[in-house]
Amino acid sequence: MIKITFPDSSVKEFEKGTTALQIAESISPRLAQDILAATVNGNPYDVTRPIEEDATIKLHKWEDAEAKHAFWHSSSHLMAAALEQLYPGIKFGIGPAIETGFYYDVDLDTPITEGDLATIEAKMLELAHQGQTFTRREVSKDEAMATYTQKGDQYKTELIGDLTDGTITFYTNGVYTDLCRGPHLASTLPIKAIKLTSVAGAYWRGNEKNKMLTRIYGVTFPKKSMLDEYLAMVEEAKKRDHRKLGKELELFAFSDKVGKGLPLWLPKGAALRERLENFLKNVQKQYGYEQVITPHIGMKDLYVTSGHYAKYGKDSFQPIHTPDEDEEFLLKPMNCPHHCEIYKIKPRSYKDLPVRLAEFGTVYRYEMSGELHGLTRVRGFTQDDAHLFCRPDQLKDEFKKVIDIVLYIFKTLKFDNYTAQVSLRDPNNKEKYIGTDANWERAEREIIEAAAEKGLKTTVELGEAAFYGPKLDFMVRDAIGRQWQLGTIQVDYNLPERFELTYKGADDKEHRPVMIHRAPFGSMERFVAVLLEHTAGKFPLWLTPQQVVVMPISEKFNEYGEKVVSLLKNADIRALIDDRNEKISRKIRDNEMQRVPLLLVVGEKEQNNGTVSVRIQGDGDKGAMTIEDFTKMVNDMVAQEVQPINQKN
RNA sequence: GCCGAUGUAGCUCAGUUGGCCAGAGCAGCUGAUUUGUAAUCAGCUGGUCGGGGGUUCGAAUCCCUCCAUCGGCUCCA
Repeated sequence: MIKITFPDSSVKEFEKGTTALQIAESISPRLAQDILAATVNGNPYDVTRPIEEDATIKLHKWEDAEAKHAFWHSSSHLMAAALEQLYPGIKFGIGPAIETGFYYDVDLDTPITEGDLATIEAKMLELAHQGQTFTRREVSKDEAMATYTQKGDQYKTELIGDLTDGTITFYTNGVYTDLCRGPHLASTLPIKAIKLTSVAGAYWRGNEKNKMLTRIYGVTFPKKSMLDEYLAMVEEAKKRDHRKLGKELELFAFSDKVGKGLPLWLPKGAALRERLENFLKNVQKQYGYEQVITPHIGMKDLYVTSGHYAKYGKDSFQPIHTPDEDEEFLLKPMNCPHHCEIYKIKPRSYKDLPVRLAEFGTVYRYEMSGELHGLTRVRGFTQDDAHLFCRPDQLKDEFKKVIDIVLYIFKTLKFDNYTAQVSLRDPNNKEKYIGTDANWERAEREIIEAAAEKGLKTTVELGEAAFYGPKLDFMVRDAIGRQWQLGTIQVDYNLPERFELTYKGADDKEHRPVMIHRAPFGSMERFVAVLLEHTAGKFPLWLTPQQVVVMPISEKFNEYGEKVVSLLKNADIRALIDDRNEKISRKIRDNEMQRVPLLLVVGEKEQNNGTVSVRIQGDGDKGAMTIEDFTKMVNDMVAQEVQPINQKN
């Protein structure tokens, strides 16, 4: 007999060799039907695999990530089984479960296109209905290797070759056998709804130099209704895609003639962006930042000095040459070197530090064409950049103040779903980075401490650091779940070295300052994109390009409407009149769709009483109030949205 | 850059297996209407069907090529 401990700490005895499924069965047969995965002693474990010794166990239903993982991983094997039948000779790369769904990378001579997906889905459903069981078999490395060598499968043999010792397992469903760590579902029966979502190319093992395989993405569910729900959700998310909203709301555009990846900010978008910039400038002023302005180009040598040219020269636009002297300039790919030169403009004392130089600096980077994406990945963009030059003893404190600014921005804009990521260097690949070990270790430690002291929950990623220093990034997800980096704070011991930046210490000796690069928004482009998706275009009142539209009932009341608009403008409220010769219901519809937050209806009643009838976007008629009361209401709403930053420290 | 897909009016989209001067709704313009809380009516304008080349008696439709966009991969100072 073996002792099984459950999550509620209760313990039961079972025959040796009992499976998780049998345990579930013993509790209730109904429960057993819902159990898709198990965790035994903290490790994922097949529900049909005998348990041989005392263990703790967790049984997972669909709601648990572990269950979804087993479900989707099994689905990828199911797809592989279907593919093998439909395309004899097909070779398989890897086929994991992902956050939502699964994929499999395959290699075959005839290309699979999206038109083929329905056929594969049908085959998968057919196989799923057969209730193929997943059977696990432990094999030796030699046997595993022999199996795939015989098939002439270079992909699986390569994978096996890389496996270190330990147990190698094969899983078989139907006639399909795959090298796999598991665990899997008991059978394919629970897979009731299947949707293959897309085909894409993917390099074998993620390396650009390798062959490109065909990646087939899919998602499966235990119920048809869940699939429908999921697809509806995806459709809904597409409606808040910033590219769609940006076009509808006339915020930004692209032009083939200007060039791909080079956004054109339209009047409304520019107004929105300007407001965001002013908001941040105002905060930065309170934190002792000084605004600077630097040119859009710089001598190539500037970037050779900074080390950027060696590292990213190939990702910059080709140098610009002057016609006579043949001097070489680069379109500015980052602002830091310019700011270093500003620091050097005069001798600095330890009493002057930190020097905080801020600039909304537009930079240009050559991104490969396939990487461009709306406003989130562009070739020309404006960073809300600043460089803090500080004494080593000030570093941590300055770092924490930057975290305060980032968190203040996120709070004001109600970004609550961000994650914070500490990016450190890859300890196995130190030669990829410049700077000394001692500096790296100190910077990494101070970032981690600062984040912890600010109460941030962070994930740590090795190998994600910039080449000159570790960083703390704030990430958010877009409408369809893709993750983007917004705010970034980076420590840099290296540029001060390369530019030979110094300050005179109290000891009358020259010392090296430390630099912090930081951009709380990341870039204006990306931030506006994410803000658009976050708000579905319903910007907060303080930001929105058009706060109020006054809509006269008929042309007879246009004059009164104009009067209302001018009174509101005097009170610093962004108001326009909609004096088109249209019915009021039409004006309401159009302005609601343009996401104008406050709509004012004015007609005979209002004109006689000196009032306006208020509608709040998406929330209908709020009744009449005097213009003074309305003005106060708007100002109160804005004040509520933008609370002053709380400066401690 | 790589794999796959897409490209028809300012926008959203129809255009059967190649066949009459390429269509609709919205937007725009003109006129009528003077309106009370999510689309008033009528008329008109607008497209070398992404660009170029080819096949054909004939191409939006088939082929080649370039460009842009979309989904991924890779990359992201």
